[in-house]
Amino acid sequence: MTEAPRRPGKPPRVRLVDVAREAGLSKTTVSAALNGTGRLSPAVREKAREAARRMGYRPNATARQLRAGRARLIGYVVGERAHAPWTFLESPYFAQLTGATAATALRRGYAVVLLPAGSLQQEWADLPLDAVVVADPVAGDRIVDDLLAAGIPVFSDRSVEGRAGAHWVDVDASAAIRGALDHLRQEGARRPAMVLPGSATGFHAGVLAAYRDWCAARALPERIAHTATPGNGPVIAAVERALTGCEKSGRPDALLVVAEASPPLVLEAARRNGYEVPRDLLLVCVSEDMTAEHTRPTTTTLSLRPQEVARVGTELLMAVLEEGRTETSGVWVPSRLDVRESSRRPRSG
Amino acid sequence: MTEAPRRPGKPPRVRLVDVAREAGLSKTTVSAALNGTGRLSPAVREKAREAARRMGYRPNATARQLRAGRARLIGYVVGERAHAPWTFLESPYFAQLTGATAATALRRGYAVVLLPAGSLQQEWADLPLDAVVVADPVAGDRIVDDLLAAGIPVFSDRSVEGRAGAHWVDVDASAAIRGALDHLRQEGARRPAMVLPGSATGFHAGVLAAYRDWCAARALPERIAHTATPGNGPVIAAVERALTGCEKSGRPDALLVVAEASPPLVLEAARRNGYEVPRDLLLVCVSEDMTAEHTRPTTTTLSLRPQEVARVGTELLMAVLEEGRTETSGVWVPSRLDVRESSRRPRSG
DNA sequence: TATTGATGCGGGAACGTTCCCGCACAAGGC
DNA sequence: GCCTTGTGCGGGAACGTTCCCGCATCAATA
Repeated sequence: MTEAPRRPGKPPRVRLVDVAREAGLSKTTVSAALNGTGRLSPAVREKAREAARRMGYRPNATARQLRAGRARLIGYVVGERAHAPWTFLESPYFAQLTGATAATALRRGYAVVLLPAGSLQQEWADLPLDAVVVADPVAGDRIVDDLLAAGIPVFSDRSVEGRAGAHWVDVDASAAIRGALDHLRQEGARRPAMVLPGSATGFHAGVLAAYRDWCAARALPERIAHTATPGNGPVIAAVERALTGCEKSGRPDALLVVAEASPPLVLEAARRNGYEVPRDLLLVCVSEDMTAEHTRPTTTTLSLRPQEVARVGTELLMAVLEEGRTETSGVWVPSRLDVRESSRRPRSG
Repeated sequence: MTEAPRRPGKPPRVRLVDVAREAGLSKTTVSAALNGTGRLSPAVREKAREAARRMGYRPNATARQLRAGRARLIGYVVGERAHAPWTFLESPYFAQLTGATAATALRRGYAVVLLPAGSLQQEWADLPLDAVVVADPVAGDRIVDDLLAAGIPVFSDRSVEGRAGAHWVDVDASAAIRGALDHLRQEGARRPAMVLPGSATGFHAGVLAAYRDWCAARALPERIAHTATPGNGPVIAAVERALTGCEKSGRPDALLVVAEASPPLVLEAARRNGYEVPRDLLLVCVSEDMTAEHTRPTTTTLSLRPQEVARVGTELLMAVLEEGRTETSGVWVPSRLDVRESSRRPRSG
């Protein structure tokens, strides 16, 4: 007689031994039968499978993980915007990065768990994480060091300074900006302005340096407007400052918006300030926002390739996990300029 | 002498017994010391903690889960758009729903794992899921039944027809639409048009019925444009159809866009077709898009409250999990109309 | 008929933790 | 000085798998 369950509402889950007893076999045999391993006669194998099917057996994932020594679970943290946690998904860049990371990992049998920005030990200590992806880590964030100290491999979409166990994928900020500026110049721009976040990430530092070098090499005036905080409001304000600021060096004839903003809002701001795009102003937005294809005129964007970054990065991470290597490694992913109407100077006056 | 590890690259993780041996105690005592349980002298407790700290001990989460009988892990699937998996995060509604779900769950000690739309058994079978949240399930999707058959509690942000083990939170579509239409009428609208997805979700069916009833009760003409697929392009096209279609019943003087689209693009489409908002057309968008606050004029939105839905729903789910009850339960969350300039008729001509 | 080898299946340890006990010892009551 | 009560700690089972073995059985060979 088996013991009757105390709580009628909780049917006790069927285990491997239950199936074994039902089929008149041992748990070893049933395990081998279900996993397709071991040396078993076809008849016994089928008998075990039949019993498992009939009883609705589902293996306990936790027990498997314990035996296997790993959980095939990857943490995912966004380092930026720690002051406003969980808003990152509303940015197209992070939305695509997150989705592509989860999709790629899952294809290789790993699941992705969402972790809050600036999370304490407490938050992930109880999770059996095989690795953690830190998206856009801010310089000097504790979490990267905490994770590495705990022996958990860290992976990032930004170049992480050579710490053992930290791997990364990144886009070449300098090359990307130079490409965009060259395109604008080729279309006739002589006074390209720029809108840039005030944050001190490595990426934005690279963008700033590339812009200055590019202007200096061509003896062109610099015009930079910084945004205090992320979000459409501050970025639009910075766009207006860039377009209407001091007139001494002449009005800008091109604008490169590196901060993430909605392309139609940027276009509207330009119009409001007396610019007709692309006649008076060539516009390029660093953005993954799909609305860029639907504005009038359509908006040229510089894509940082979040999906590609996530795909390449996750594959690299999987390789590191499977092979168990520990030395730091990194990969560069090229950015992509999608030229549309907003940055093409009309040929006829 | 302890065995030397074969692979020099893999330092074997320190276990509870290692700490116990080091401290000259038993694993039972160390476990109690670290967890703050049991009857221990302060001296022994501190000795165990010191040893654990010194050796960098971190408990094995998987072993704990096995002992505890649950993993504190919640799956998260988006049922809609199964044809284009992982794009859901780019929608502000789902981005906010996802973020708020993860944040609320984590506050209660549960982690959220991202699962693909239309996922097979294979994808989640190897995960020790305590429950699964299915966002916006399409009618007749296999996954809900599969999960329930596997004994995994299911939670949804849409009313799930009374299946045992399925819980839900939803917004009242009829009340929301009536509220928006009443507001438009109060501002002077007499011929409100509507843009609606062609999809057959329960929510959209409710919206359609509410609109027809409302128009019929006031003897006002109906004008509905359906969008074939989600995305800004099709929705904008539907907006143009709604505004320029057959002229027999007169041009619409108000527009309620229920399909998710970028508010600035909708405004631009209205302008392109000769409407000045709000003078010629009162506009309300069902949207969570933050850009609505930054358009000129600012855009009135009807919010479906994804963050509130996620918060209430996850709390409900936690309660169900902790108490172990199994009967279906549901909660309604009120929507919210954020009235801005686009739907306020200018007082003076 | 004995010896080998292959085949088919099961016993039991291990993964790392928590928790139910039981045992030793000290202190208190009569 | 004996029985009771309480305190402090440890032994060992259990959670549900997988996997390393070993033990039968049977065919093939010497």
